[in-house]
Amino acid sequence: MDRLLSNLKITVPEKIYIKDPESSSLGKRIVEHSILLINNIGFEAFNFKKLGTAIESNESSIYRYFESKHKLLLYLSSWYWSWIEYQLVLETHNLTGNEKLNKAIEIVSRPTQQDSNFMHINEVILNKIIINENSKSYLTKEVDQENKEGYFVIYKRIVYRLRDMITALNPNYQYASSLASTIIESSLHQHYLKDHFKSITDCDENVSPTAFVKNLVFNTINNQIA
Amino acid sequence: MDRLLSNLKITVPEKIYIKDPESSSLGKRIVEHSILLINNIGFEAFNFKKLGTAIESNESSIYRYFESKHKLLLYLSSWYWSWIEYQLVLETHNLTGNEKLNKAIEIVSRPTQQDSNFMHINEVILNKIIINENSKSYLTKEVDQENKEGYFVIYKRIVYRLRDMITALNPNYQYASSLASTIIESSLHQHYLKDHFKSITDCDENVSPTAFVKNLVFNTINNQIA
DNA sequence: CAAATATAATAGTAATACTTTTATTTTTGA
DNA sequence: TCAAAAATAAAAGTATTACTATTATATTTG
Repeated sequence: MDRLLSNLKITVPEKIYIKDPESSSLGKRIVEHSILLINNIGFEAFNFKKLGTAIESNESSIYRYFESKHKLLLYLSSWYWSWIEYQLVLETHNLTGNEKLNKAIEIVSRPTQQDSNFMHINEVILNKIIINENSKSYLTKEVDQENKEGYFVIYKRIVYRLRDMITALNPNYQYASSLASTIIESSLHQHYLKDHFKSITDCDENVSPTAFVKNLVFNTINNQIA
Repeated sequence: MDRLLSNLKITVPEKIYIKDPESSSLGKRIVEHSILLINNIGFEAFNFKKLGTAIESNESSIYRYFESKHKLLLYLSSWYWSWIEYQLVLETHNLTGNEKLNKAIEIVSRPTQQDSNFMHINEVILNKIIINENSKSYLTKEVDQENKEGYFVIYKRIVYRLRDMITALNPNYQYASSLASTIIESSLHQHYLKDHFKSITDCDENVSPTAFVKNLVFNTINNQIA
């Protein structure tokens, strides 16, 4: 498994970047430090000038990799979901039924652990960025065009995988896609609430978003009221 | 009821604005046209210069009402949730149990109808803005400070109301707050998906987000697996 | 080692998100 | 009703953003 992982190249839709940041050490530093900087100052205050300073390189060099900070966010989002998808496939392929969906929910909702297979990417911090900034990647006027161009395929594929697990467990449940998309969004949202709006969530140090989502999903699909 | 509604002034936390836009016709025009303009061009492209042109007034005059476009978004969000809360109180006060929660879910998740009691506000378009832009109002670095200043009280109060209805129905259910916040967020999210990501939702012209959320909530709280 | 490629430095641009100043118009209350 | 106060409008200015373009200098590669 470690062998497999180290051979894996997480794939991101090609049109997201101008030059593949994995192809050079500057590219890797751009990605590495963009994660740290966005986490520190937030996506709104983040720009390529500040990132240039952080990596002791020039703004204009970053533009040869990404055409805008929006595209960089799309890259980070796709990378993250691709990494999650890999874990999903790996950790659930030998499971079936309830156990499979149970594990899948864990993977998409658990607090992220550092993965030493990708030296330049801090997955723990990237997960925080996804919690805070992911929805900004699609809540834009350009969403339909960018969706057509395939920028969200990996994210959607994870939802399809969850949907199929739900349907396998209960073929009569009518809202498998909506429930699958809700698993992902509400996991991220509950993590956000526990950090910033404690009074409107039950999640805290003792109660995990995973526990809430599992309870939600299994009660829903196992006990359909006609 | 009409009488009540027309006497009602929707309340927004005072610190959100510099000068109350309800207090002048310019203020009302600012709010009215900000809704139309944000809907047309999106929040990122929206600015006070363009809004000034739209209302045939000056940028600097708008700054006497709102210190930034972010604050204006907070205002629109608070106004919307205050309006929803009013409907919630009015339309559920004589109901109990399942019926009460059922109606409450309808109110927060149904497609918005125009409310003729607020001449200068197009609630149908405002609802679209909430679907597209609401999360940008809190997914910021300033969220904790702004939360302390009370900018999100109305939104949180709606979640409390839903939580209390859930707890009344099933006092043993452990995740009433998380479920309540999920009702709101997933309603908005499913509306967004049906407009932009049809493949990852079951909602469309025939299946409403309301139907999905009702099924989700009642199956969850009525059939708790121990 | 020469050519190609990548990176860095510098400068420039149009737009953004404001602030400030001054002028004009409208409201108000004595 | 008129003078003062308040509101609005116009204009100009500023620092920053989100880039593009140009040129120079390193680095890689065939």
